[in-house]
Amino acid sequence: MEQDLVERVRRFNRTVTQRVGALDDAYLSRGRSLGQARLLWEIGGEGSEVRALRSRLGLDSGYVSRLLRALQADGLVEVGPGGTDGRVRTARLTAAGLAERAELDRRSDELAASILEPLTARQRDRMITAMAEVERLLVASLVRISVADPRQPEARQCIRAYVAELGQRFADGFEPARSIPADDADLTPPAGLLLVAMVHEEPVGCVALKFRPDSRAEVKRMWVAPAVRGLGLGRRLLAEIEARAADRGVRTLRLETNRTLDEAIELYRTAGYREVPAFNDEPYAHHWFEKSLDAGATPAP
Amino acid sequence: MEQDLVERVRRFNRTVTQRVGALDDAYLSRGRSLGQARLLWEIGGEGSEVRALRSRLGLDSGYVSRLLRALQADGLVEVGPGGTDGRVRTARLTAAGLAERAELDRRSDELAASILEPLTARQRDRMITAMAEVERLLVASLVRISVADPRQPEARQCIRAYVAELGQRFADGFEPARSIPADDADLTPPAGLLLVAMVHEEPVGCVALKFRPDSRAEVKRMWVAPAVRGLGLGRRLLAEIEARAADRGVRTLRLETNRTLDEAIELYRTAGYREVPAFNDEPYAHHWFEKSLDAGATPAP
DNA sequence: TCCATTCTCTGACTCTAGTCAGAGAATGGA
DNA sequence: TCCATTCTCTGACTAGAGTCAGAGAATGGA
Repeated sequence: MEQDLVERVRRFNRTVTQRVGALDDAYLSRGRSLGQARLLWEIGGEGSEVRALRSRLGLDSGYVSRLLRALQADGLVEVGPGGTDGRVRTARLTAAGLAERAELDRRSDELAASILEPLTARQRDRMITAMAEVERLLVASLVRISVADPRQPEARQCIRAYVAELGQRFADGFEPARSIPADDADLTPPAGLLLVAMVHEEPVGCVALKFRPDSRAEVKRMWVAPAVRGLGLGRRLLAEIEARAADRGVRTLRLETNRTLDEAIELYRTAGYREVPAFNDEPYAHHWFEKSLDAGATPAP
Repeated sequence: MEQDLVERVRRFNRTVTQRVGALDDAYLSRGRSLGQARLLWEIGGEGSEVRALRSRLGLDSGYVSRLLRALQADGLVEVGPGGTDGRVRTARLTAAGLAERAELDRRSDELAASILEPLTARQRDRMITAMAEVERLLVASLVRISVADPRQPEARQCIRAYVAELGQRFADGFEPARSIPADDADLTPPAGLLLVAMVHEEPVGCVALKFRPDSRAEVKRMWVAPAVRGLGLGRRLLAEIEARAADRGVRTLRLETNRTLDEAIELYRTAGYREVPAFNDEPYAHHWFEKSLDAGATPAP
């Protein structure tokens, strides 16, 4: 990586943390500790289970308990029995707690506004545009792709979103039962492989491989969350799964797709897949593609 | 301010602090506390006076002393007598300290690179461009303009930079002694007024006013640091000084300028100044401008 | 019904990041 | 020469942010 790019990023980090650090301190400036403020925020308007708070904030159970006790003493929070499970307790904001939270929100807004306030209208527009760009690309750089068990909740979430989207986009809906199946076992090694892309703790994309005899495999379940489209994630997933396939000795990749999925079709074409005659009778497919991994294979990123 | 803009800024802040916060933790990940690491960094390759460290980091003297003791115990720092003043002590990095500092630097580089690494070349370019834009505009929004005493060091620094720049740009140099004088007294109330623009602790621009009889005043010493040009700071300084002039009952502003100062001339024209015949015999001036503050005056920002 | 597990809470710690007061040496202007 | 000031350092203290171990209640599968 060129040093001047790195230098640029470090300068950006310095300036931004200085400016945005001041924003974070806003949470403090209320005689309340940062821990308490974060918890107050995280409980939210609806209340929240204590264990959920613990896992969302990544805090020790003893610590959370103590923070809740402090907020309770200030009359901002009530901790009571939750739902059906008698062990789980639920924290809820009192009226005073809600007011306090709204105040934190207001201050946060105010300080965000104070960044824009000294700028002219044109500068504001440019700032917002540039911020959105940085944020999108940061998200792109935060994506981590890894092998997942199709039974994991994140994997389930992806597959569900994938099916839902096909249902919306296909002219006459999508009924998984009518399609050639790719069930959990098919996507679990050694029969197949599922990759899930995560950003923060959210699954944002997936792709699967189903190994066939004869050094062949089929690409299935290519999906990218709407929020992160246009960031090249589809291409990264495809490159990653191709690399994994090559590692497993696969020499030919095949896939079929529906005519409504323009971005996917474009992706396959530009990634070196060529259209071939139908090699199966998938009822939802209109195009069949194939790519040889022997020569000119996309190297792993 | 529209709520969606504010929302945008807050989202940006969240994403960036999450990502960049991880960068800051890199300083920690060495079994050294953040305070120690910051100090190690601040001492620098050349060594530094303890009192300078204290003021640059804004820390309590006792605290700095203790941090230095800890670094000394680890063999990273030596604290010894400084220069002529026997009270002042100077901290210097040992070989081990320099190595440690280089390691922090390397890690910081590495983590900055890790942001760019997952991106394609085109995405990197866009990221760098957007980061530079956000940073520039953040700097613009950090600028604070206030009245300064011309004897203050920040004011001196501005005036010196102003004179130096004229010396470079004017065809045959600039000798303040030959110019119509505007000394400290002229720029101090009630005779005049000096505004200095600061960002962080750095002076980045100035403008002055010299009151005349007859509800008139002259604008002098308009200067903007090269690093922050193109951010509209000149216009802000001008608007601010006009507002101050109006408050003091000034009805007509006048100024003269040199033909090499294109941006300034353009600024004056677009800010409503119209060229008038020479009203003084300033040897370095080629253009004389005037603006009435009675009607259509630029409102204070 | 039993027993391992889960969830919450308390008590006893630790580490970091400070603040505050004051002592002692050096300095500099009256 | 004196005395207020400056600079550094030490001791004593505080608050925040957490960690760790274990107790007690509730749960759920064998």
